[in-house]
Amino acid sequence: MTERMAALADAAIHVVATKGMRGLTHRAVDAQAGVPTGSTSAYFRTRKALVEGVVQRLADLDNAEVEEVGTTAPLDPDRLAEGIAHVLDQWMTTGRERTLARYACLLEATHHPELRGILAHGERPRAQAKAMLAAAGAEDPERQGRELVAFVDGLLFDRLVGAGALGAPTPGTPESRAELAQAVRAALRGVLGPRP
Amino acid sequence: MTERMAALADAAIHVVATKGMRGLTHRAVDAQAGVPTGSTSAYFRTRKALVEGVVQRLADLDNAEVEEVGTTAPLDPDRLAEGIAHVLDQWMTTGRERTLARYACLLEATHHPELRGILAHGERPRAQAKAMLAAAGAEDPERQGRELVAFVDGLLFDRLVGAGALGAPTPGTPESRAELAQAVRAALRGVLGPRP
DNA sequence: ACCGGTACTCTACAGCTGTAGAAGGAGGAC
DNA sequence: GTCCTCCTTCTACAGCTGTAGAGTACCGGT
Repeated sequence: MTERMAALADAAIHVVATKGMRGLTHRAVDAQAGVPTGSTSAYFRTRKALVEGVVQRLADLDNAEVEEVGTTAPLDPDRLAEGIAHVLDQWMTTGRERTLARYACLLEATHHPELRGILAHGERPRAQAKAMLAAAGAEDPERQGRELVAFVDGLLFDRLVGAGALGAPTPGTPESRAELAQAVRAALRGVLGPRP
Repeated sequence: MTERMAALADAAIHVVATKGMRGLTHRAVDAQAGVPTGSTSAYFRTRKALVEGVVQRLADLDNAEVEEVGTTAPLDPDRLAEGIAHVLDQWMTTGRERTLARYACLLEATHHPELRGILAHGERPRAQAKAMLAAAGAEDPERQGRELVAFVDGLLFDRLVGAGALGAPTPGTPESRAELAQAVRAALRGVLGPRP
């Protein structure tokens, strides 16, 4: 993906996050990116291509992020929860648009199977979760990893969408991170099962 | 809401579930409902009204369902998990379209605050969860209720979207319900905390 | 200077979408 | 019967969207 395409895809992600999939049109992306009308249409000839571009870009951004993080493996559940909570908090603040766009794309993939391959949703986090749980001595890391990812995903979604946010501290603050960490600890506790 | 509007709204829900918010147009609903072109446009004059109609209908259907269920309160966590798993399984099979439409609307509500009031997402389940946890002697039912709903919601979303479904049994089968129940037990365990 | 190619921009146009209002028609009051 | 009212259907039309192709500017090679 060329630099220009990436820029357009980024603008498209912003459009999806702020106006929804319905607002995702070639011209809207042009406007958002501040490029002359027709540019997006030239790089992503069809709308399908545009959507795929968005999905691809989301995947690329995620991959870049994962590589950046590396494979530090703190096995202490409490520290682990802190770490996950930190990431969640980022996804709710700085990365809010990306997260919203991702959820929109996931829903879209429901009726456009070809997107699923590109998105490969949650494969990376799921693998990470599995590895962590295996390291922590879980008996069925595969299943438990699925559960953990689902729980954490739900936490994120509910907050983002404003539902679970009522009564919860505003994201980005230390209180928010602390509260998130508490919830993540609960998820871990549940997934790991009654322990010795 | 008149019977005719309800029928149109139901058709609209089907459209949203199968073609996404983007496919929700007056004419598409007409076609789906098998009524002459222009009918939907007459009952929901603007697109905004149409979307609100969908959201309202979703809320109504939920309310009807809740009333039907009543307030049987089985306090045993295992039975509770079974019950929740059963409902989840229904939402993934019979009620799949409604569930998908609901998620689409939740995402939509992100940039259309007026929808939030109608949808009042999760208020009812959250209240139920809170009551159950309180009955089970939880120390902070409010927060724990939020957590439980988020976890369960995540479980549902991940499965629906096909991500967490890889490696999971196909919905509708007893195995699926059993596996769901196991996950829900994990969620309950995590939320309830280390117990005596 | 010329030329070929590449990257970008502009424009046209068919079809779809949102919205309004006119036309039709069933039924009830009188 | 006549009239009025409400429900339903039909039609028009402006604006938007997807898509294609022609036009233009830039750049490296010769």
